Amino acid sequence: MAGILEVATTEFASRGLSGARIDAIAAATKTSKRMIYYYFVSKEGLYVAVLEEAYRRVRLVEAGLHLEDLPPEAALRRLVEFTYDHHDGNQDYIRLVMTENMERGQYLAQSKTIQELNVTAISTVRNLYNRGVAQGVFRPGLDPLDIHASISALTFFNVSNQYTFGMIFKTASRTAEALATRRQNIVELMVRFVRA
Amino acid sequence: MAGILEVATTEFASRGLSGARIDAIAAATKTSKRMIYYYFVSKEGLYVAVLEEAYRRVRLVEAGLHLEDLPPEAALRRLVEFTYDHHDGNQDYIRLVMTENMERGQYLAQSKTIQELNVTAISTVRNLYNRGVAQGVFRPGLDPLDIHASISALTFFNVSNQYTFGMIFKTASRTAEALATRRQNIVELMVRFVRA
DNA sequence: GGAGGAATGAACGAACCAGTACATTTTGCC
DNA sequence: GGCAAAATGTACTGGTTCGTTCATTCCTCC
Repeated sequence: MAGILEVATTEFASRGLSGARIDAIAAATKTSKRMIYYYFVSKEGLYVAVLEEAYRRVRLVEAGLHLEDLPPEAALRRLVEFTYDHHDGNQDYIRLVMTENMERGQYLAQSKTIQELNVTAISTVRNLYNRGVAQGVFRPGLDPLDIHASISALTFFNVSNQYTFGMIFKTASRTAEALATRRQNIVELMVRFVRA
Repeated sequence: MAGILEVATTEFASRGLSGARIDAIAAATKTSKRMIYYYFVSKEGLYVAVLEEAYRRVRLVEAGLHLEDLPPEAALRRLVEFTYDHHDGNQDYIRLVMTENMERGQYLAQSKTIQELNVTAISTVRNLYNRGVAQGVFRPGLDPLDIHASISALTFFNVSNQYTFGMIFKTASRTAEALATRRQNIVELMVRFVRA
């Protein structure tokens, strides 16, 4: 059953909800199509399970960061770098989120467990930001949600839109150097935004 | 034939490439399915035509900006605000770009005409940035492509990920006030990034 | 060891959907 | 008016795809 989820994650991430094929998932698993319906009832049921599992994994990894031990600016840098690297290294997750946005979030809305996850992400930013303001290194008056949105936007887009954006320069895009520069610039963008 | 493209744009933007139905497009048009194949050969052919038309429209609107007349920082603000508003007001375009990224850019790659468009977008940024550096108001050493990427990322994500992101705060997201604040913050983010 | 539920295999059904065959009409042009 | 090319209508086809049917095997607990 864990095997089904793994294969289904790849398939849904690769082809989206309507593009994914249950037969293709069944063929790539040790079990059969019959089993998929036995455990997950429908294609949509399997999709929701995949989505939930993907979000759960993200939370797990996020929990491993210990930003409280770092001074505010270093913590912010660390958070942005971490988010950048995570998205870059988990393109299936990015594509699942893209898929769900194409579906207008209707399946995420059905899932109660997922909605808490984003809330913890924002409290991480809030703690960090409040500490910075208290120490006088960050300017006050900003909304942590907005900071979170900017970090997400910059790091997410970098992966999600790589194909259409990469058309600008066919070559030299997505090389190790280009990505490292991009990463540094995103960090700089965020630091300069909050700095007092 | 223009009618077909218009209807097809809505359908592909709404449901993606594999989710879109030729029969649905035909039903919403004054013409028939027979005509769609007569003019566009295949579902993919129609999709490429829709994509090309969408990109063409963006270029047309972009050309209407006259940033040369403004001082660099004001021009940057104007460009960011414009991009923000444009994306916000053309969600079909955003969803088509999302769709094409889910398709890994394979259809965009086939189209010669489209690839030039992004290049002009970047030269707009380059001119603006170079002027700012020359006048000493922008710091040197930045890559215009990177600035363009950041503007795109922040404004694109704001629309593309509205559903999954909106889950954080079910209410009060996407209100006129929230969006205006977000817009202002994105401008501020970019200005602070390039400022000397 | 046996009873009852969980798990599984193989084949099938019915709807759906991209694309076509064939025949017909309309248009532009001399 | 007549001819060729462009445009169109109707009905169909062949393959795909989600989901099911029916029967069988495995596991667990008493």
